[in-house]
Amino acid sequence: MLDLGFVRNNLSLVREKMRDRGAAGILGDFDALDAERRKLLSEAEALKAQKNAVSGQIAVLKKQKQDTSALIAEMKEVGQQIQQLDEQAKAADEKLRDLLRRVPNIPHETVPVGRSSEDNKEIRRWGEPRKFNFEPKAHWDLGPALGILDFERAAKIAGARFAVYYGAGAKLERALAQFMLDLHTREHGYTEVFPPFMVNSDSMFGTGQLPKFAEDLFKLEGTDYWLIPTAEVPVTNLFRDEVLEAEKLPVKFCAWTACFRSEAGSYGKDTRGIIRQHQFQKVELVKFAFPENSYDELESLTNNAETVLQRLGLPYRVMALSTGDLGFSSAKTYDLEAWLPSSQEYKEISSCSNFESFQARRANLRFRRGKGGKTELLHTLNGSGLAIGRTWVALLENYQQADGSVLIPEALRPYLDGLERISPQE
RNA sequence: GGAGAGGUGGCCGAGUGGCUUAAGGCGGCGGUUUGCUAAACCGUUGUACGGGCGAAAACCUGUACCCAGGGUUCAAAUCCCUGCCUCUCCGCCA
Repeated sequence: MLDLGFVRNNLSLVREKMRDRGAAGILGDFDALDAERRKLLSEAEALKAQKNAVSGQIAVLKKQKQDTSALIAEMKEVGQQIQQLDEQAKAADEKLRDLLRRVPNIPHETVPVGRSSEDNKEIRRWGEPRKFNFEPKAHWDLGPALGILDFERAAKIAGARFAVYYGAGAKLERALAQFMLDLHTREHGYTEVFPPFMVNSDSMFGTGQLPKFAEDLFKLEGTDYWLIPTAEVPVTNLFRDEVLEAEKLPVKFCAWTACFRSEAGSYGKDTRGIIRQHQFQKVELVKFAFPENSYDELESLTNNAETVLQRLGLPYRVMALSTGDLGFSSAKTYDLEAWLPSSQEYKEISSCSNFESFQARRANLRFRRGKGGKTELLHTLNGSGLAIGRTWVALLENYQQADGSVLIPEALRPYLDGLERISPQE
């Protein structure tokens, strides 16, 4: 959420930034709403001040055994006026707030201006896509052929966009999670967190999923519980309504969780394989940072995620998302895209964002510099480090051999009891 | 699921309708004293949204905030209703 005062004082700038995002009309009649709200507030507060003063007089007069019936009658009337004004003010305030809650973040000045993912800018590449002397298969062929991946039974017990893993496939999923967690906690200074996979509506609001994107989420019927679409939600909300001491910053968490997404609106997209599932696992990196260096933190967070791909020997590129492709809460985002030989393309495997104070304002995440200093809003950042399902896919496809087996990169072998190759299983 | 006890400022903790603009303490900040530190003493203290005020800061001023949302009243931390959360015991359970 943007700051009300900032929007009021920089309205034309904000409108321009929203145009860049492809959300030109989002601010609607902000000025009129804002003016009305302030007018009603002032009127109501003036009457309340009068009422408070007279109520105090009544208390004094009663003590002196004087007649107060005229004053009480008068205040009764004022009370009714206040009630009316309060209702109108509340309605105006709700309208304005509702508007503000649906306005996305302002893109950072370094974000390439563009309409869509077509306009994303490549920042750098790492690794050479391997040359195959045979036709590389897609993971949805490799996995079932190896006996480690099963779509039919997943559809039976759950439905479309689910998968079941067996044997070395299941173990690979687990090994990847552990490998990533170890890397980030041992070498990158993150603290491991294991949060709930369900959260309440307040948390979903805090990170920006609600109120706008409820249809992308799974909700548990008859409750206020939502399945998390990413660990970003529970972890960023850990410090909701808290004030952190500056010495503790930056706070760096990494969390391995399942993630659940309804994928409404992505019908027909990535329908084969495990690229787009209702349930997948992810190791997420989350930072709470000082405002003045949050962009340095974004660079290092992105590097931390890249290290996973480098250790696994998976070629990738880093893309800066354009204004038109940026997520709702993000001011700047780098996507990491891993090379997939079967489709001869780079595919998103991580998304690293700086939200500046956008989430912090919604979730009331603050810090204090030194003792007795003013509280300030934190900057929040997060990025996948990495999406495990998609890493699983990239490994299978990039390390497949002519005979259908899959080599395991060195870095991962300790997590698979030394396994060097996945061969067809019973 | 049943029974009970609770939720008050950064923290502890008083407060059962009106001199409570929330007592007192701790902590923080500023000061006095002091060779330095500590102690003692004095002062001070939160958030949000308005107005003064057509840059910001500071300042002055108003309103709201005692878990949340409603209600009673001229007046609510205090009375009533609903919900949420925490704790204890019982039941069930991994």
